[in-house]
Amino acid sequence: MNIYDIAEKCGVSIATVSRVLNNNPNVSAATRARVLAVMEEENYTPSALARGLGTGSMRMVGVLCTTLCNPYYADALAYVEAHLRRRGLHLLLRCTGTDPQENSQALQYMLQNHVEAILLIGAIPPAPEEEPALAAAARQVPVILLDGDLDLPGVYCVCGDHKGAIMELVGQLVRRQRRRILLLHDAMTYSCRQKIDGYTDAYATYGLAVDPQLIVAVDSDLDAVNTCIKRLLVNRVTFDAVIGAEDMLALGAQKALQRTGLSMPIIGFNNSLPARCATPELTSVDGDLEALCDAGIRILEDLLEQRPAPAHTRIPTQLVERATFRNN
Amino acid sequence: MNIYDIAEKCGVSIATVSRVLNNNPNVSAATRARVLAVMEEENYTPSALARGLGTGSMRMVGVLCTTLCNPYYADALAYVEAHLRRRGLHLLLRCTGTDPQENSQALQYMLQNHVEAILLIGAIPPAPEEEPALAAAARQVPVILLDGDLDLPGVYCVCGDHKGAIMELVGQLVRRQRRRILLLHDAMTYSCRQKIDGYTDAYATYGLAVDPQLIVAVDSDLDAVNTCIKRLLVNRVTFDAVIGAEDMLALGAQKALQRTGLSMPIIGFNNSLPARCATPELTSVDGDLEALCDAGIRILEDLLEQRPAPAHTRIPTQLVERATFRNN
DNA sequence: CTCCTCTCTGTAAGCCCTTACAATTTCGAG
DNA sequence: CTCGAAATTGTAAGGGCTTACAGAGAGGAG
Repeated sequence: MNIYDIAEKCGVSIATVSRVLNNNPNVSAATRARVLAVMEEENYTPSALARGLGTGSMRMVGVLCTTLCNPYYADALAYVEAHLRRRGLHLLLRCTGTDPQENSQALQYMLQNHVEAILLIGAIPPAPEEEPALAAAARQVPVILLDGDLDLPGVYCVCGDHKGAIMELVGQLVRRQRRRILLLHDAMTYSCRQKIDGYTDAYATYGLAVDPQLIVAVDSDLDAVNTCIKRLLVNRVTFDAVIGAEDMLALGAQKALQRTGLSMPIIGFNNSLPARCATPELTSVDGDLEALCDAGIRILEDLLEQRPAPAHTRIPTQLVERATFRNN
Repeated sequence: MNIYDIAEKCGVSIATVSRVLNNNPNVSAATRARVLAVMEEENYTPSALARGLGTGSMRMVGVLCTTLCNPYYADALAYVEAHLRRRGLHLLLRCTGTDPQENSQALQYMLQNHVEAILLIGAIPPAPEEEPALAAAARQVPVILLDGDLDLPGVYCVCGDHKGAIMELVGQLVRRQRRRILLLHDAMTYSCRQKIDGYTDAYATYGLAVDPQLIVAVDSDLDAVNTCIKRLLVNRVTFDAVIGAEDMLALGAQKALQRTGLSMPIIGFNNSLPARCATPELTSVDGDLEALCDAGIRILEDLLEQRPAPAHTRIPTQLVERATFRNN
């Protein structure tokens, strides 16, 4: 059932049917009604492909997400999706994980599908291999990076100020005489890399030496963290505070330390639901996901309307102090 | 830059270029190399639209997700996405929330885009308004419903045995002399409806009357649950155990009860991360998300290959007993 | 009654590929 | 050297829609 069939059944030309389809006013009310009736009756579904080919636009946005298993990103996707939907834009989704090749492929795929723009949620740290692909994509459509930062023309970045947050945090802990702060991270996203930078910078600021044993990569999994903490303790690696680059890491540490009877300040990132569910409740740095997404969406809108947009937007973070902050 | 340009630059016909594009063996090695070189050089991106129009297939699956804010569904989406990607299928995403009209629109949209199949994650309870749309969609492409159950020809359902789980659970509690079990639910998904059914059926089985005051709809939000529990206590509604249709509901109850000093068995559903983060750790019914998704994917594969598939699949659940189960 | 304008409709040329079929070239066997 | 099969390439007809442009009909002004 295509536009020709409908046209024939109505005794009009395909142009008229097309006009009805597109709410073009140059159709008499009578004709429009007749065409609509036939469409209804025949259960006609116009092909978005053919329309896209004709107009050159699929009204679609490509979203590349690092991983949906991180609820922070899942929430970002949900937020973005809701906005796009209201805006009449559709969403082509692809998760990329940590494989840079996968990333380039995904970009390629999005371009092949005539997306209006590409949104990256939580990028891998700028892997040199994929920058060309990203730059190439940016030359064709607006590219927006949420929770990452990159210096590429045409790539618009929105990122929480994780580095500032962790510097401030380390400062507070140092002032409370914490000198050996354990930093757990999962070595995946750009923002994670930024946290490590902030940590080392802060140590430098206070004239302290960073003990590399205190910067530990571990999976965001309670058991993995537990094992990791135990190993540290067995190896006599001492620490007097813990920062988790993700709440889940901090929570894992909290559990592990509870078992050993140790108590110290524990701080996570993202202010996720589990942080509030823990007992004692976990202190966490809130990245203001909504502000982050809103900024990204705003940029998207601006670029789609050919308006200028800032290449780098920094979203302030906020420390949500809860019970685990004052631990001794 | 289209296939004609490439053909011209290579001094071959578009058919040859197309053959190269499709890895058709009927191209001499020399020609293939030349064409590939030009493509590379020109940074040529074939239009997936035009290819789709030509072949009648976009190699795309439509996924309608009730909400991504429920991490359970986000995980399901992640799992499904990974599989589809490996399989070379692309993913058109749309969240539908609770609005049935939105649901029909989304189905319509998927069909317009020539998806190979439609996957619904966590359906609204069978709203009469949307059944026709679903049935119509099912007539055109395979429709698979994850975490829901429906009796419509062409709709293949995979659902956890939530009803059985809650019946068993209520049974255990009743045997431990719990007669007033509070059931918190968020009144959204099919599986939630099923839990309510299981609850009332179990009560009937044990010859107990259900107190409607004990079946409470509340948002999956810690504060909302807290308010809700407090209101119940103020109104002297007594209960001696709590089941949350989602972990978050159970956790909210746990927090609220901890503040009042009350202690009783608390059980959630989904065995999510927050359940393990809580102290004491929350007992939860594990829906075996992986098995659920695997079954759905299996059915998808079968239907795409024209093989028969079961219309209804029931995934067994498992109670993961943790500290909150034995509370008194 | 004529002419012009405005409204409505139709024609046909894209959009960018795929693919059946025809045509050409190549090669080895006889 | 000739011929047929095999390998390679080209031609052209879709696929389902949009849209610029042309054409027809209706209605009003003069």
